[in-house]
Amino acid sequence: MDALKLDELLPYLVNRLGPRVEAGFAGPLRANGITLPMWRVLAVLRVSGPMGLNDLGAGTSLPLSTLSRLVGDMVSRGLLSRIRKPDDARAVEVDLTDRGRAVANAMTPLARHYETAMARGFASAELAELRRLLIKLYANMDGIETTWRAAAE
Amino acid sequence: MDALKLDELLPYLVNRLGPRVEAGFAGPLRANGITLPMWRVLAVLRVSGPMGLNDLGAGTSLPLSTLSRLVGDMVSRGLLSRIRKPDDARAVEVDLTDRGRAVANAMTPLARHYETAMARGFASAELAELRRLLIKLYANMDGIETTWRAAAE
DNA sequence: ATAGAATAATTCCAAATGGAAATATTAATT
DNA sequence: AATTAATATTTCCATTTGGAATTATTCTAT
Repeated sequence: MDALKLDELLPYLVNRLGPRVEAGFAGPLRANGITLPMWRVLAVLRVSGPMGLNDLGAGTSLPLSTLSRLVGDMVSRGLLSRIRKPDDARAVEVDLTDRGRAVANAMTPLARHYETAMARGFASAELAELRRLLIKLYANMDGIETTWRAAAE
Repeated sequence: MDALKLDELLPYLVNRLGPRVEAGFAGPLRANGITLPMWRVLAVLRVSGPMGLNDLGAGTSLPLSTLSRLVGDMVSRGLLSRIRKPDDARAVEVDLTDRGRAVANAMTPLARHYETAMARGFASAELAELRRLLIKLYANMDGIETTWRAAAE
């Protein structure tokens, strides 16, 4: 029945960070012609290579309806290619074009800049630990039960 | 020029967590009649007491246009009160109603459930360290330079 | 072989979003 | 005491969003 201090709740601590990071990121990206979800797509593809929409959704944390639209958009901007898989006509393979790769590369210094700025004041051991814990936390959230109900009123 | 491994970038690690947490949270909240931004508002007000929109925006990481609308909505649902400050007619003071507090309280077990689920497999020292680092990281992002530009193409 | 289930992606559309302009009030400056 | 600047909130509106339905294809079981 006690007070549930907010700053101890992991969901709160995690969720308030996202918008703050995005707020800083979105402007510079837009000044360079892309949006934040586009950057996510570019970054994931550059690291992990070509993939279908499901994997891209997992990598970017974007829902499929949003992603399908976004990929179409990026294809028409010349950032991505999207081809039907020869062996499975349901699926597509999305990949960077040369131009997409060039844009992704051009954004790298920005990403590094943010990395550095965010990490300012962290000892390198702290930083390593933070990364490790964030990865573990993410993995940990795979099998969380989502059926729960309480009677308000 | 090197590859910029994604899983080492703090912004990536942080941003992918948000949607995953929200995906799990939104359903149960909706089943109980509120949305996730509403929950944020309720939670912040319960912990920190009545406040104006600016502070509420800082606490919830919601932009003011969204927040103003949302608060109006929640007032008409009977969850919040919103009164002009007597000493400053520009400002308002937003607070929980009894009903708002009751709903917030009813959600507490859900929040705890998530807290526990997310923390599964973490040693309690790890958990404390994670909280500390997340708080530090958040604070660290106050003065990040947002002017940056690169030439793509 | 065929019907039904499962998978991959897309499209639809009602709702949510947030930057920018507008409104209202208070504070600061000349 | 005006005039200008700053602050707090609200409203506007074009864009974005994502759940649900749809389409198309492949897999499974009879």
